[in-house]
This record gives sequence, C-alpha cells and structure tokens, in this order.
Amino acid sequence: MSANRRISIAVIRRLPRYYRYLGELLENDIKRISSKELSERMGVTASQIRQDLNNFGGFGQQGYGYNVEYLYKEIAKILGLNNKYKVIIVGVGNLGQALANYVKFEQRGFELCGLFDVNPRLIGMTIRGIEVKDIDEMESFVKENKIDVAYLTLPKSKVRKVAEDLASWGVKGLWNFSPVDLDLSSDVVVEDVHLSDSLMTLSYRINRQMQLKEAQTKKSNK
Amino acid sequence: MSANRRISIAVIRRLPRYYRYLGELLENDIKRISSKELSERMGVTASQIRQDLNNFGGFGQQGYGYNVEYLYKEIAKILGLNNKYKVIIVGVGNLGQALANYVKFEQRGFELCGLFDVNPRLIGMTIRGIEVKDIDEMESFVKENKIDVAYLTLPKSKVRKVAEDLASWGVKGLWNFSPVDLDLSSDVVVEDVHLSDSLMTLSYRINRQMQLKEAQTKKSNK
DNA sequence: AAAACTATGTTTAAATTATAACATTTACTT
DNA sequence: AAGTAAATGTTATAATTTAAACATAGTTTT
Repeated sequence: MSANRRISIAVIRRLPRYYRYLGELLENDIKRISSKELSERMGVTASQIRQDLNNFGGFGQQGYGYNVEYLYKEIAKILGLNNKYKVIIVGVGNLGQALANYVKFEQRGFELCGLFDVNPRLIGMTIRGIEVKDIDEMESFVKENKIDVAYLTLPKSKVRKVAEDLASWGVKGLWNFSPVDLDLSSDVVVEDVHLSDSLMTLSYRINRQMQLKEAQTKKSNK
Repeated sequence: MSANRRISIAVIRRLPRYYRYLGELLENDIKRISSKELSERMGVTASQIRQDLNNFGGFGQQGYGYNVEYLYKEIAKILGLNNKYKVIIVGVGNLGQALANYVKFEQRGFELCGLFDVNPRLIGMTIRGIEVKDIDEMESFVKENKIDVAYLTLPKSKVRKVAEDLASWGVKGLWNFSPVDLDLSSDVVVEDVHLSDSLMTLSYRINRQMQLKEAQTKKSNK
C-alpha cells in the first residue's frame, strides 16, 4: 500500500459516518465491534467497511474485530481532526450567524477567529465574543492571524472575488455555501455545501417516490 | 428506455448543477449550447452530459445542440420544480431561522407554512410573518394543512422521534440537518445535509493537500 | 441544392467501485 | 491444551459508472 496512492473521495466521505457510529458505540460503552455487526447497524456491507479501513492500515485483529476506541481515534487522525484550524466567516447573514454559533465545529478543531461583512448594520455586532469587522480589514487580518479556513456564506455575486483573494492570501480551505463553482487556480481546497442542489434532489426523490407508490396501488387494484 | 428504470443517484445529483449552469447561460442570453461547450465550462466530459440527459429523453438536436431555455425547463420538470411543497421547519434555532429566511427555496416550490419549537422563548416569535408554534401543536397542523416536507433543524436527541411522527402523519420528505441517520420504515424520503461530515471531509482534504505540497517542495529541493 | 461539417443519441469499451470469496490468524470453549 | 469458531486483511469477481467511438440526422455554407 503506497502511502501516496490517491484514495477515492467516496471512501473519504464515508469516514465521517464511520466516525459517528463509532462515537455512539463509545458512548454506549461498547468496547469492540466486528465489521459484520457494524455493517448491520450502518446498512452497508462488511466487506466495504474492511476495504475502506484497509486503505489506511490494519486497525483490526483477526478473530477479535476492532477495538472501538482505538479505531475511533485512528479515524480522527486520518481525518486530521487533531489539527487546529483558524477560521473566519465571510458573510454574517442568517447562515453565517448560524455557523458562527455552532460550537460543535470547534470540537472538530475549527476555531472561529473572525467575522466579516460589508453590511454596516452588522459591523460591530458580536457573536460569541467575536466582533463583526468590515470586509476591508480582512486582508490584514487573514495574513496576521494566519487564517487556515474560511466559511463562505455571502451572496454569490461576491463570492468568486472573495475566494480568489483568500486563496492568494494563503488560506488553505474554503467551505463554500454559495451556489457557485469556485475553480481556483491555486491549491486551496474547496468543499461545497450546495443547499439548493440538495433541495432539488429531495424534490426529485419525492416525486419519484410518489410515482412508485401510485404504480403500486394501481397494480394492486386491477 | 423503460420509464421506470431506476436512475442512479449520482446522475440525479448532477442535474441541479446542469440546471444552475443553464440558468447562467439564460441570464447571459445564450440561446443554444453543445454538450462539448457545456462540458468545457463545467469541467466534465461531453459524453457524460449526453448520457445523463438521455436517461430522461432526447432534448437536443443533431448538428445543432441543445436549446438552452428548453433544456432548462425540461430539467426543472424532471426535478419536479414546478410542483409546490408545503413546508414546516422543526427546530427554530440559528440554522432553522436561517433556512426560514432563505427566500430562494420558495422559488423552487418549497413554501414555508409553519415553524415549530419547544423553546418557550422562541414560541410566539415570527419570521417572515410566520409564527413559531409549540411543537405540541404540530400534529394537528401537519394533518390539517397537508404538509409535504419538513426541515429538521432540531437537536439530534429529539430528531428520531419527530421524524417518525412526521412520517406517520403523511409527510413525504424530510430535509435532515441532524448528524443522525434516520431509517424510517415508511416510504418517506430523507435527504441529509450532514454539515459536520462535510467539515471533516474538508479537514481531510486540507491535510492531504498540505502533504502533497510538502512532498513536492522536498522533491524539488534535492 | 449539394457538400462539408457539426453534434446528437447510442453502442461499445475502459475504468472504477463494490461485493464476495478465502486463506490465515486469533480468540474462545470444552 | 486442542479443537472449533470468528473475523480480519487481501485477492478475485461482479457490478456499476464513466469515457470513447461511431453511425446518423440536421445545419450551415458555398
């Protein structure tokens, strides 16, 4: 297993889910778990769990299974949850404020350091002891405080420019909530949360479900 | 092409993105587009675009390409964006409030009808003219108003029970923001937005990126 | 009006991803 | 202590997904 073999993004996106389930097991004082039992709880195949984990190393023991606490910590390491990231939020509208108040993210190492907006009515306000600053002050703030990550919760018309600026100032990751694809030249990582896309998918699936249901009742009625 | 052949969720999740790009083309008064040009703009293959669309029908014309406005409307139909859904939000904390204020969702057919919480300090408050009600009133409200969809923005400890109730009251879709997997027996559709998972993925990718960068500079320095 | 070109829809091939199978090691039981 | 059962890590197979190839229909140009 070459350390630098690229691991599929699908695998990565399953890790947080494993992590969540292991956390629950821990809370219930369950010390060990087999891939089989975990697979039944999670609704995936045991084979997939074993394969996914073995991308990163052999964390289990034959005949025994996995030690829950150990595996939990190892996944945290893989995901880099022991690292600390200094965060700013750009755009302190409703969503920005909501994210600012989410304490859980801090537990994952994402420490909120700054809030920025253009709206004079928001500037000066404080959330969890942090003052909302004018976006004009952002450049010096980011550079001086070595900000790692920015949550982008500003209108889509402005997000591209802001993203480019942040990237050029050395920010490593962007959590993008705008319905825009940011294709930045530099090696900054962009993680999108396209709420609108998600809602459209929900719409499709509801319709699909209703069609299926209709077809079923029709079938059983003839 | 059988009308009832199940279409992969990966395809479905690409549709909103196509829709977004087509919307932008429309705004720029671009009347027609070929799969090739769209593929270049979007950073996907032309083949994939054609294949994806052909799951639902032949919307293009050989030698010409796709009529932007027509395709835009067809994708809206596929996604069910012409339908109207009556929505309630359960849990009017920061995130719930943020979603309540998002007007864009209304444009997609998701009409906010009710807000519910257990917190007495929130009950009675209004957002966009809608009063926050006690969660005890939810059952009759959902049944009387034939609510289709609920946004779940309440603490994870309570979300399972609420989801089961809503499902039993005939709600068709749940937009779940809690870090919990809702496996409901009924045929209600659950669309998850696991923000915490997304953030962990960002964490992984930032680390990965930094490792790559380090390896690069090391290489070029020897 | 004919020829050259464009670009779809569809078929075929390649690549990727997921599942199953299995050999081996460890744990547990009698 | 020996034998049986359990469960991993890994290899092989199957399924799915993506990309390429291509035949055909339609458009544009001369």
